[in-house]
Amino acid sequence: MPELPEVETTCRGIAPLLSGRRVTSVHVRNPHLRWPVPPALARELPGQRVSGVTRRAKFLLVESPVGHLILHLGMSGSLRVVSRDLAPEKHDHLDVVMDDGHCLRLRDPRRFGAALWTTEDPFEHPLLKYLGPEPLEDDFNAEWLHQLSRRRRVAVKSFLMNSKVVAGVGNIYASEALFLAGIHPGRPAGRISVKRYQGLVGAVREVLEGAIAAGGTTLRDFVDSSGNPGYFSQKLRVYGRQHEACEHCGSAVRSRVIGQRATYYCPRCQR
DNA sequence: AGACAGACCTGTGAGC
DNA sequence: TGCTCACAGGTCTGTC
Repeated sequence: MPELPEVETTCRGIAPLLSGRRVTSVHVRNPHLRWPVPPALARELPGQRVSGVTRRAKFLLVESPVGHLILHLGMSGSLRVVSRDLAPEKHDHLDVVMDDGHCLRLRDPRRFGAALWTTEDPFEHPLLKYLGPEPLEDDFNAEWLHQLSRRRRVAVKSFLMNSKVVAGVGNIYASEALFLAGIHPGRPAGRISVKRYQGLVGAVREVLEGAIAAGGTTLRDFVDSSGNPGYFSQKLRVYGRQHEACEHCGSAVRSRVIGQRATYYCPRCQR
């Protein structure tokens, strides 16, 4: 379930529980994630003290003095901090055990996620190096989108989901932001004005910040081993609501496949 | 260069 | 109850 807001929520949830802790061991039960979990992770991370946890796009970076653990939750991943003695379940592939008796546990049924290890600058890693701006930072703006989209005929929704354009806008929030901005998801990216891109930038921020705020409400349950990792009561306006009435005009929300992904929009409000 | 389709893998729910 | 099928929140890779 992880889109950017959930990854951010996860980051905020685990960061205070990991920071300052020393890693005592790493257990890889199943190394067959999107890429093989490198053996160096279990060799080199133990003994190190975690200096922080940060997010870039949908990647989480667990920082240590000698290297960075790069985590991605894929389509079905989740992270929890639990007692090291809690028995792992079927899809619990990785434990990072800490010196306070807890461990960071990665669960990922579909195994589209990743756990990698780098001793270089993590932002130079091929997975991070070519990412576009963070959607909540200032360098994500209308001028950037407008300039980058000229002469491009790809649907604006696909454009928005391209990680080189902006990092971490996933399928749900692409639909939601385009609805808020009143832009039809199939419109060619190169045929949208700066002014409309200004609206889109604001809409992307609004939906992401709203979802992060909603996610924050479950943070207190984060270490609860029975608790869900925190995906919540976020109200979606069009996603998953085909045939329902648009909240603005009452028209039936439509769904259509764009760029191989389910897309939801109001045919009247979005042009 | 840009735009697509295909790939990875498992779980879930609908329909029969 | 159990089978088959379509579909699912991501993103890299290969091909045209």
